[in-house]
Amino acid sequence: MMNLTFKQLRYFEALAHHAHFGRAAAACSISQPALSVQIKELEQQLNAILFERGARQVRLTVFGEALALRVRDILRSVDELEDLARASRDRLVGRLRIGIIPTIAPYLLPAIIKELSRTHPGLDIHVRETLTQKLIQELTDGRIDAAVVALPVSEPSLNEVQLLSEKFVLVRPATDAGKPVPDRAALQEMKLLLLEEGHCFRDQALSFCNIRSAQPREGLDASSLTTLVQMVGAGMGVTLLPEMAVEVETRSTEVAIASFKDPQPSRTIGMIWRNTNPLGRELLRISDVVREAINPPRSR
Amino acid sequence: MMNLTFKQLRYFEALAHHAHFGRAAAACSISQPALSVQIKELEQQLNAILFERGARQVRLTVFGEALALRVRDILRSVDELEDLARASRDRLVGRLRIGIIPTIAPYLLPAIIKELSRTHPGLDIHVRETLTQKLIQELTDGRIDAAVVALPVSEPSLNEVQLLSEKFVLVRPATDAGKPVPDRAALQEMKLLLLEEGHCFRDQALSFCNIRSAQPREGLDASSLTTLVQMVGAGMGVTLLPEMAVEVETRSTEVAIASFKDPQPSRTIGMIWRNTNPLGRELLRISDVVREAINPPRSR
DNA sequence: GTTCATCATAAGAACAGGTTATTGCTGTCA
DNA sequence: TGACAGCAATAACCTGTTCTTATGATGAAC
Repeated sequence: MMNLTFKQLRYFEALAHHAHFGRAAAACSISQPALSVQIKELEQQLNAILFERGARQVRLTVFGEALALRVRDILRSVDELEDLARASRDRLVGRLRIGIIPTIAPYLLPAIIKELSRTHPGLDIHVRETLTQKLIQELTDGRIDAAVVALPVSEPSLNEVQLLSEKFVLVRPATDAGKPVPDRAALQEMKLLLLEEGHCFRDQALSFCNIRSAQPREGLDASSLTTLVQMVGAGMGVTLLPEMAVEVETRSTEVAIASFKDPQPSRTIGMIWRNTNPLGRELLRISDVVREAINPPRSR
Repeated sequence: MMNLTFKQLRYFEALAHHAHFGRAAAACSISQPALSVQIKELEQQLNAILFERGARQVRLTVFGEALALRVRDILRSVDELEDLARASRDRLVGRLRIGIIPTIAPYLLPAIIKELSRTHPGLDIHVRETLTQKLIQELTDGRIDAAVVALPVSEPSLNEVQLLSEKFVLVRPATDAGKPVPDRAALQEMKLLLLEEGHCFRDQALSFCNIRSAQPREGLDASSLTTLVQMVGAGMGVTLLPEMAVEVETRSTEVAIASFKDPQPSRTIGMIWRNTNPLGRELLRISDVVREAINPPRSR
């Protein structure tokens, strides 16, 4: 036994409307016998007579009338599917779940969200802030759509685009302001305060100092850059800070900022997403918006 | 360009549910390639990607999710169509529009409706009371489904079944109670009060008296049997009354009832409907119910 | 590197659904 | 009343869709 078909319902609707096989068939752009057969088929499927064929007129039966009401709704719903597809084809709509690491989030997120809301109104933006490794896991699991992290990630299943590069600066107690800037070797001798395990920024800082991450260190790891700066201000040591964080984190704390001499430490921030994600093009545009948001226009 | 298909939506729903082409295909009892092709087809129709094909998992896109919700509703609505058909297959449901002539309605309608309500609960009964000719017109126009009239109607497009036969009795002023019952010839000499033009009962009475309807008569026609009896009670003449009306109409009026000698006048009441009406079987059952309602069981 | 899992593609087979031609019925009109 | 006209059902045939099985491609796991 075959199943109901949209065609049958559309033909049925036409016949209910025209009450005439020939005209209904014409309205459906098919021949009259084709319509007859399909209506008959539909009646057999439903095991009910839908039309009363009089000598000179075709009339809906009581059941046919009841059916016509529902069929109309169904067909309209189907039409709406196509409308829905057409509407969401052009612009990205619906939900965008974006992940971002903690050493970026506080400084870039406001600008990103502001700009995305402007360029993609109606987009439902969800933000997840956690460590790179977790973000990658959530990305591959499909729990988020994209993430802003430090590159490179080097996951073959993930697409990555660069957003910006930024230097790291040295943060030391305000009393050290005048002293010469240490080089990488000198830095190894100083008390370097770092984020706890898992933050990529920790690894980048260690890497700059030529210190292997596995090397045991005393338990002075902080859980945020804010804490790090506070610790420096308290004279507990020195630390590195990405440039974007400087303004926010040193605003109310007495510390001294110094740029390194070449080779300057730095990190590259980028956006990543599953390369299987069919919204790739949209995400690329999203990344452009984000880049625009965080790289202030040159005119200023 | 082809149109959307129910199959595609069902396949889509299955794949959205299983998130696995092979298992979804099995659930649909088709091969995996068939499912792949249909999903691809659906995506082309909607010009949107519905699933993100990862290496090890299939996942709905944002749009796919939005679609899945609507598709589910649509498919459930379609399933309900079949339920609806199945439910209305057995018993007559919905609306029954029944016509009945004025010389029957007051006497039989209460019993008919009572019995129909008992045997066909949930049936929405509409009643139309008017002359036979109008009923026939409305029947062929599809404005009513069946009618209770005096037979024969002799419309080839209408089905008719008998319900009962009943005699006509003579109604004359109470003062005439003892007088001999006139025969047809004597009746012609009396002042015979009749219903107005159009009532079949008028024609039947005239026919009994061998008077041609076209014959001019003074303007004493009444519009209801009640009025006729009142006129007889007032001494304006005599009239005929179908048996079923006797009890109701003479209850509070001083008139004398007399049966005719053979050949007694009578009429046959029947039910008629379009013979193209697919509910013919149901209507036959309805007629049985009606017959049962108006012919009191023999046991009493 | 090999194997496994999984989806896409290809080619042939089966079938649904279309067409035109024809039949059959009914009501209309001369 | 008999020929005709209108209309739906049926028949015969044809075509395009949509299955099936077989095979290819690709990424993940061992």
